[in-house]
Amino acid sequence: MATRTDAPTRREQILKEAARLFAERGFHGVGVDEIGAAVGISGPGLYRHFAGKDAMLAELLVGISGQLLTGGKRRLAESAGDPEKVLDSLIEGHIDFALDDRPLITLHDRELDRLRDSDRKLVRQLQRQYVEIWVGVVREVHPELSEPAARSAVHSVFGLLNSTPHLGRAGSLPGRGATAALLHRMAKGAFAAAGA
Amino acid sequence: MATRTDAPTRREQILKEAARLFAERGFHGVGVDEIGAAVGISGPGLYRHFAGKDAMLAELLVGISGQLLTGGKRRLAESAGDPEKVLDSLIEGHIDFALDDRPLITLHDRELDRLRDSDRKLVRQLQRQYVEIWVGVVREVHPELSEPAARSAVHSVFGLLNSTPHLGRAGSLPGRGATAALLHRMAKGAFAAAGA
DNA sequence: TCACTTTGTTAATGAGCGTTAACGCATTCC
DNA sequence: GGAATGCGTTAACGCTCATTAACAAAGTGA
Repeated sequence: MATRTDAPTRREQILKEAARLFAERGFHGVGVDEIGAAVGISGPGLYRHFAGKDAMLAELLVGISGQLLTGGKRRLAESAGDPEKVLDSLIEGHIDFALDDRPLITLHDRELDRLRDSDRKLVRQLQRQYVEIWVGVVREVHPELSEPAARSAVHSVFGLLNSTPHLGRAGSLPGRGATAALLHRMAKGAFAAAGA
Repeated sequence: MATRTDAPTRREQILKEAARLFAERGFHGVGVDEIGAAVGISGPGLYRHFAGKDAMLAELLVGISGQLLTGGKRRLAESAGDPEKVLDSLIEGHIDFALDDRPLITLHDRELDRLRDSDRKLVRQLQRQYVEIWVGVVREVHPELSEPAARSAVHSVFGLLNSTPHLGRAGSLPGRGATAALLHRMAKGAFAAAGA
């Protein structure tokens, strides 16, 4: 795991702030001037780094989907042959993502329709592949589940894990570790109960 | 249960179409002309029925929260004394809502920030009461859960149940009954697993 | 019949906002 | 030193869109 120590590039600053603002108030609810102000420059100054507002959203969503998929593939390979372990690893990875990048997880299922056709197709394809990894693993752990049932179950567990933005900003949470553990148990319990 | 047989009023038509459009493309992504067109009148014609676009969203969100809370209270009273039964009833009611009114369930946690302060406070208060009903019942069924843990668990199960908009529009679903049953099992499994 | 309300219409207004133009100023690189 | 490039700025353009104005027509009721 390569940890970054160098300062974030301007592009990265912009993406981070844009993600936060988009998640808070929606893509259409945020102006370019606001995004610029969040990184200390003017609105039009953003156009030195991105082709437009759409391009920021596109890069964010493609990036998220790609990261999730890449992580999923890696975890699948790492624990190949032990489905239980793979499933635990997938759940853990998704929880880390949901807890550490709440704005992104929010965007991920909220602003997809604002993308150009080609970008949206790409994101959908990445999402689909990610889902299919989960479906395959879930069916190995719970063979009694039909494929459609498993797919529904996976989407529902995503809903469960992606609920982190609703979990009270800071104070009310019983600590990151405890929350992660709770979500993990619930996800496993939900899958187990899915097979009747 | 009073079933309506009379034709929907114009106001109701507008609210229904507005809900669908807002859910599809976001509050800011929909113009008043579109909403008008969806019910066969012009955009400005809407102003005979609502004070503005904001008022439509407000009425939708307050209505949803109110319905959920009312239903929750009723179910709590109906099966008072039998927490297991109350929890089943709450889950069933929420699933019915999530399956029958997908656009509303989408709006419910997506567009809350677009409301005027007073409306947002009202909606938040209704939501909070609804959550508290669930938290109380869940802690009766699973006394080993601390209150914060139970509250997190409830929010997460809402995320699970509210995942219905992601569950493939029509063809891929294994039928409404089967989907409802699956969601119900998963919700119960998640709660059970929440208490370690 | 005649006023009044209800429910529409189209045209105009005015604000917001994404984007582009035109320009300035360091830094870098022959 | 001087051209090129990177990264900002402010001003202006043009479009979208919520809202309002002004007007019309159909029902309703005394």
